[in-house]
Amino acid sequence: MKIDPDNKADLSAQIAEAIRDAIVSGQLIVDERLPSEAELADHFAVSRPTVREALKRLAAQSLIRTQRGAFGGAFVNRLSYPEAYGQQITTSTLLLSMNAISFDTACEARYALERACTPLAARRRTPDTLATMRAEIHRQAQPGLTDESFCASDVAFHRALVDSAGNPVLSYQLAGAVEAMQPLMNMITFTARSREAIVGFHTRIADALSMQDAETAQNALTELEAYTLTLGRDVMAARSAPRARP
Amino acid sequence: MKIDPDNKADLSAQIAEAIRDAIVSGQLIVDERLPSEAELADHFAVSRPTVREALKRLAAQSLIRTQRGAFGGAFVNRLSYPEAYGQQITTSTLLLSMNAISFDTACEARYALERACTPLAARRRTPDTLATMRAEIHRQAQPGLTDESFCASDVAFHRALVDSAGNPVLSYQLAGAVEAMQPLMNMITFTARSREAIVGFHTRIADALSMQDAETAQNALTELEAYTLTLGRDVMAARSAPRARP
DNA sequence: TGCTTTTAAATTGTCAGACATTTAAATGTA
DNA sequence: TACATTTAAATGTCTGACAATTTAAAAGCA
Repeated sequence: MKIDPDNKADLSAQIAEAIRDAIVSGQLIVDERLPSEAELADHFAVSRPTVREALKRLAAQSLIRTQRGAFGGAFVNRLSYPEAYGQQITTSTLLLSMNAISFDTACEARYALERACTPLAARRRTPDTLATMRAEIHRQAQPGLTDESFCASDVAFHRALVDSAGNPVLSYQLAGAVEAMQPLMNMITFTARSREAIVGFHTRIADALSMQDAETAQNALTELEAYTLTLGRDVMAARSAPRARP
Repeated sequence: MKIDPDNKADLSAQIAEAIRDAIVSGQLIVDERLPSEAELADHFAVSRPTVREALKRLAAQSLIRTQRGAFGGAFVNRLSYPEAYGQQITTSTLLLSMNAISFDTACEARYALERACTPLAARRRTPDTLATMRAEIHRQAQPGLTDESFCASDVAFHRALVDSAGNPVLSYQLAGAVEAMQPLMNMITFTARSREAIVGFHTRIADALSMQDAETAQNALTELEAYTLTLGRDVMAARSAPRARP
């Protein structure tokens, strides 16, 4: 069923991989119970702690869930959308924060992906998603809003835009791109003036989607991208040359 | 530095989360060495196996790497693109295989994302990526090719298309969408006739990118999507009603 | 019989201590 | 100096045990 060659490298990793392969290949199906830790230890001829380390690796990827007690054990987990979103966001955030991705590159990717959603969003937008977008726009126009809240609202607006496309796979793929950008966006301290401009773009997008005008929405997104880029560049420039100041 | 409230649930998960938070918040920076397992056990007032389970969880997400020997230990890992690709693909594949995503939905998401890449790809395509695309097209036209090889070549072609955009973040995001579709695409047994049509679409796309004509490439992608959808629907229909056969 | 309570068993979660293995630095030697 | 040897620190693994939890079956009772 699942065997283990006599490699010398990291038994727990090998066991985890063997079980993972059994899951992705369909040998173990959703909600099926794995053998108990003692049985697995016996099967792979290792100790229980080693098996446990392997199981924890799989649990970290949401491939299995464990339940204590009699007739408990480890079960193959149905990967849910929220779990997948979470992993997607964690991975994207780390990738962006650790690899010196330029602001320009991240921006370009994000807006390219969002533009991919607009034709579908224009066709399928519901009163519900439109209301969410309007509500976030209204919030963004409040004068006393903190920078953090403004950014959070910005993310919520763009998520609503993506969700308007009515395709869960697309929403999942975009979650990482939109959420992971937030730390980068937070670096840009929005002045009242730039907030006003952004609210303007958002309004144009919402209006266009409301009228099912994909092209106008796409153009607004493109202009918003250009504007965001200039904001980002200004911040970078001000940071790299903050010489003369009293 | 990193403390642990007196919850009763799964110490190893709590410890993993505490360390993960320290990493994503920047308290622990890339290549920094974590305290030894014994020190961590002491710090969190748990046993070493419990700490080890927590570390294995983090290792499964490529957040840390471990090294044996003196002055070894656990180090904060710089998440590389290949690792991120791998996790992206694993998660996407499981999500698609476990959640009864319709072929239509997956297809729609995939081609929407690919179309998002074409404007950039048309601007930035290099002789190298064009050559890769041509080579895969040539392979796909070989008569003796197995279905598996044809699908693999199809994936390679589309990856080259995505990579042409010259944006690593985009390539990363798309990796999941393209690769995870492969099992679904494999379900469609391509006849010689449909292979010919697909090669035609691919040729049109490559030609258009070569001439930096984004619009034509996008149109070809849209037609390829429509064609793929009809293929998928025919297969589904033939499967759900395979009554009359001698 | 039918319901409630108790008991027992199975399983994961955790601990303690030990040994094996690996690796790099420190030490010794030609 | 250059090379071989020793040593110490750290992870990888094992054994055995106990605690906590959960369910199923057994026991008790009306």
